[in-house]
Amino acid sequence: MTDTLYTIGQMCDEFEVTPRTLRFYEAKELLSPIREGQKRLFTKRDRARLKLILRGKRFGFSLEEIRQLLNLYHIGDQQVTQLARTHEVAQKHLGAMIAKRDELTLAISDLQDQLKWVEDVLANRQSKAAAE
Amino acid sequence: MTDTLYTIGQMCDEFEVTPRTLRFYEAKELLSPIREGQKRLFTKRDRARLKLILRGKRFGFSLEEIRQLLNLYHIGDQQVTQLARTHEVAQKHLGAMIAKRDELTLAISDLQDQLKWVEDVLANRQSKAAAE
DNA sequence: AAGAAAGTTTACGTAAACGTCAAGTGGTTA
DNA sequence: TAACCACTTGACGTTTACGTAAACTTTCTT
Repeated sequence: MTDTLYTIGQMCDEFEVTPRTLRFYEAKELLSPIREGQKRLFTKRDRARLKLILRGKRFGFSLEEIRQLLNLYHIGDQQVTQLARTHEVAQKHLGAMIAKRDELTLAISDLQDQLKWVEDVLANRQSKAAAE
Repeated sequence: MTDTLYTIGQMCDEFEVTPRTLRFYEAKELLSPIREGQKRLFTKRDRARLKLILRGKRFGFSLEEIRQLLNLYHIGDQQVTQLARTHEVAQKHLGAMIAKRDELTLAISDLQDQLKWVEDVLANRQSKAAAE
């Protein structure tokens, strides 16, 4: 086990977030850095979780939704009696993400069509201008 | 041209939003329903835009980002001199969306792996229980 | 004509996700 | 030891995206 620990400043530099953000996530129980006296020290686990948090945010999930998802990635913590519930939540999220990707694919096609349109108009303007 | 018009109530039923939401979007200049006296009447154009707004929201875009994107879909309004700029903005957004989809695909794989793990644990518990 | 239904503006309230001071602690470098 | 970091805990401020309540007009229904 590499037990490298990170200060709040190092974390901020790496992940491009502010200290306020990390403390906020801790208050919301998304992260749980250990303490050395007053200071927070972030572990490998915190870093993995933060990656997932930021990823989740980019997809429009709320912090509360993310908090539930996070448990999936640290099953060691869970009681076996809650695994079934965890599994259910996971599948729901998976479905949502797949749906989201499909819709995103569609949106991309739409936008590409629009782009073609714009390019055609621009091309026509060019050839017209050349003809004069 | 089908010039079907819709009241605010009809729009709300169809798109599952509240009147407040539609008025808010109008205030933010995302929609521009015409008026019959006091009342708003929503056109085909508004409906198309609303679809795009709601889609954008699902992907975590802010209303302000969406407002910029929306112009891409109503090029008729634009001046030709601004088309090039529009084209540039469009490509930027397209790139972002494609990146987002790729990352989402990756996130889906990750989650699927985790699910397998959970399923394995659950299966083991079953076989163990059966053995006793 | 009376009331219910649907729509309107105005205005204040709210939850989420932080930003921004203020005031203090703990090491360390000049 | 003085000053300077990096870090800490409050506590209040801010933006986004609406919710909600009040007071009113217009339209439909009975």
